[in-house]
Parts: sequence; structure tokens; C-alpha cells
Amino acid sequence: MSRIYVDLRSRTPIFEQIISSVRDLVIRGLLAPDEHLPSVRALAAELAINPNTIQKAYAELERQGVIYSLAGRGNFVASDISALQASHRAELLKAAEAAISAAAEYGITEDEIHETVKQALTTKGGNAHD
Amino acid sequence: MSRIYVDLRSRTPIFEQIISSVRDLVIRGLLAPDEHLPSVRALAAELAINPNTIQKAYAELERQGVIYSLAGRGNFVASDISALQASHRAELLKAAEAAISAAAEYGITEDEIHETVKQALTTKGGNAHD
DNA sequence: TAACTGTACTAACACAAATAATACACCAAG
DNA sequence: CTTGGTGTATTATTTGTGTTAGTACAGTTA
Repeated sequence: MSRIYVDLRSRTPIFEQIISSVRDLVIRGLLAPDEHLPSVRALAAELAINPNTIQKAYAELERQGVIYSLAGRGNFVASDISALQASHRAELLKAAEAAISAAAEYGITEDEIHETVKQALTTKGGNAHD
Repeated sequence: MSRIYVDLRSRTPIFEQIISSVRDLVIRGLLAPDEHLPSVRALAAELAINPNTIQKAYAELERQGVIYSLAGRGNFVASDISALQASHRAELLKAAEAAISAAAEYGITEDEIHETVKQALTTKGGNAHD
């Protein structure tokens, strides 16, 4: 059982969900560098979707440098994920800044924003499933 | 010339762009309560898109309570937008909290988060076009 | 009456996602 | 060297949704 999952009822294309899922597992270290990923056919069978869809996702992940593939051997997590983690870190900060800016621009007071930030920081670690 | 716009090159469906655009103008008060919106045919001509697409957007906006329509008269901004603004306000705070939580969960320090928040608050008012 | 308005309906087209079915080259193990 | 797994490529088909096109009808207003 791989930790990769998809939601067939979502409006988000399956291949994009796989890309996000693998990318997330790699960045969070739940998939170690050079770890062997499920084969195209095996993952397709496990998730009950077409192998071509898996292949499409894997090809894009390789293009992004998240994984690499060896003909006849399989797909593997990239050896060096430091750049990936760095860009993810930057994205998180950028997203946070944008969200705060949007709130401030709308007229929400700094006090209320600080209160929200405080709440977010104290609540962390208990709401990973949302 | 209405203040409603769309980007035909975007991957986001046109009707959804119109919904977001009108919703945004209403919430920000750039379209006053009970103000007359462009007619289906007029807006279609102005944006060079099909009237059916405008109609689809207007129908959804009415379903959401953002606008109301009078047969033979036209479409108008809702008379009371307080609930709309309140929910938008809540969404902004929720988004900000989620972004901060995500950053904290990933391991970004509180100091760095506070620095980001500070920067977002000082930069506001100068980057509305992004 | 005329010219607007919203609304409804059917048909056709375009595009992307996903499936289906093969086929071929590579690699490791027996 | 054969076998069974692997990645990869190709073509065709299906499906869903967004968009356009064209037409029609009823309400409103000058």
C-alpha cells in the first residue's frame, strides 16, 4: 500500500492529484530520497485508474525534478530534494503574506489579524486533517 | 464600460471569472446595492463572448444572493450585502489562519512568520495590482 | 408598436481528461 | 537465454464540460 491517494469525486484531474500527492510526500520526507516508487502498472491497479494517467503524472514529476526514472527499473524519489524543500518553504511564506495582505487590504484591523496569527500558531500540530 | 473583465487566455472558465469579478466588485462596494448591471447581451458584446455564458454567470450569482433579476428589467446588485461581506471577511481570516498554520506545521519558525506578517502589513495599500 | 430586457431550449463544436489496447525496449532473476 | 517485471510510446475512443450559435417567448418601458 503506497501513501499516494486520489479522490475520484474531486473536480481536480486525477493526474494532478497524483502529482500533488507525491510532491507533498517527498517534500515532507515521508518518501525518502532514492526510494522506489510504485510501478506505473502497480499504482494504476491499486488506485483503480488507467496506467496512462499514472504515466502522465510521473512524467511531469520527473520534469519537475521531484523524481527520476530508470528504464526497466522504475521511478525513484530524487536524490537531492533540498531545492524542492526550499522552494516549498518560499511558497508557504509567500502564500501567508498574500493572505495577510488581502485581509489588511479589505480593512480587517491589525489587532484582529494578530489575533488570528496567534490562534493559528497555538492550534498547529492538531489539525493536519482539514 | 463596466468594471467587469475576463481573461480569455486563462484556464479558469469564463463564467467563473465573471462570477468572481462581479462578486468582488459587489463586496468591495464598487458596485452599489440595487445598482443596474450590464444587460446579458450588452456585457456579452462588450467582452466579446456568448450571451449564454453571461446568462450562466448571472444565474449563479442570483443563486448565491449576490444579485437579483427582474424579468424585462435587468439584473441588479443585491439590496443587502452585509451577509456577503461578513462571509467574505470570515473567509479571509480563515485563509490567513490556514496559511499560517501550514507554514508553522512545515517547521517555519514563529519569528520568521511574525516577520512575514509584519512585512505584509507594511506593504499593504501599494500592491493591489497583482 | 418598437426596442429593450430576462429566460429557455436545442444543436453543434472544442478541448482536455481519462480509458483502452497494443507494442517495444530495458533490466534483473532464474 | 527466457521470463516477467519495468518504463515508454502510440493510436483510437469515450466522456464531461465549457462555449458558441441560433431561435424563441414573455415581461417592461418609452
